Amino acid sequence: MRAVRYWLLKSEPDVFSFDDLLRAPRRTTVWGGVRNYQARNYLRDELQVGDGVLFYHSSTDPSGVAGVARVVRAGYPDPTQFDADDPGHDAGSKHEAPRWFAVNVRAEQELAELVSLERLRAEPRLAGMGVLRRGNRLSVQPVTPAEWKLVLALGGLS
DNA sequence: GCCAACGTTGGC
DNA sequence: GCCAACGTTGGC
Repeated sequence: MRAVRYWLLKSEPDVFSFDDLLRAPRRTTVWGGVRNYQARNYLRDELQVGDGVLFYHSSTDPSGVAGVARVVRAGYPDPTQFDADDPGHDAGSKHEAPRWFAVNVRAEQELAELVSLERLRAEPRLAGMGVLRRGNRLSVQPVTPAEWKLVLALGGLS
């Protein structure tokens, strides 16, 4: 069995916050609507059940990691691509060859303290994190086990 | 296949 | 609101 991996998933809290996830039925949501091929590849091929998720709040003040979640369903075709009324509708995507994928994630624990972007930047051992790179836009990013552990510690989780 | 125009993301 | 980064689109 493959080792657990770790990921950072971005969400705009005005749209869907970690708090929303905590309040969702079974504290679980479909993580979809992603229309970027690199992120799609991660969702389709890499995220597996049991993988850890850093839930990152973007486009807010302060931005940062708000909580920890877990992948509870691996990649499957994102239903919104087939929904003509959905903003993520993709007329070019066929059921037999879906273009876009989603996973399900379940909230595990809110960080005692939000780990802000500023705080992440201040930690030299986190300098390699994708979310710190200028111009970074990828909404699904891999995180190393060491980064995962450190972010949780900064957030007040042991 | 090149590349300019355009749209989106997201920090500041 | 600004603008850098960068993915996508479409003319050629």
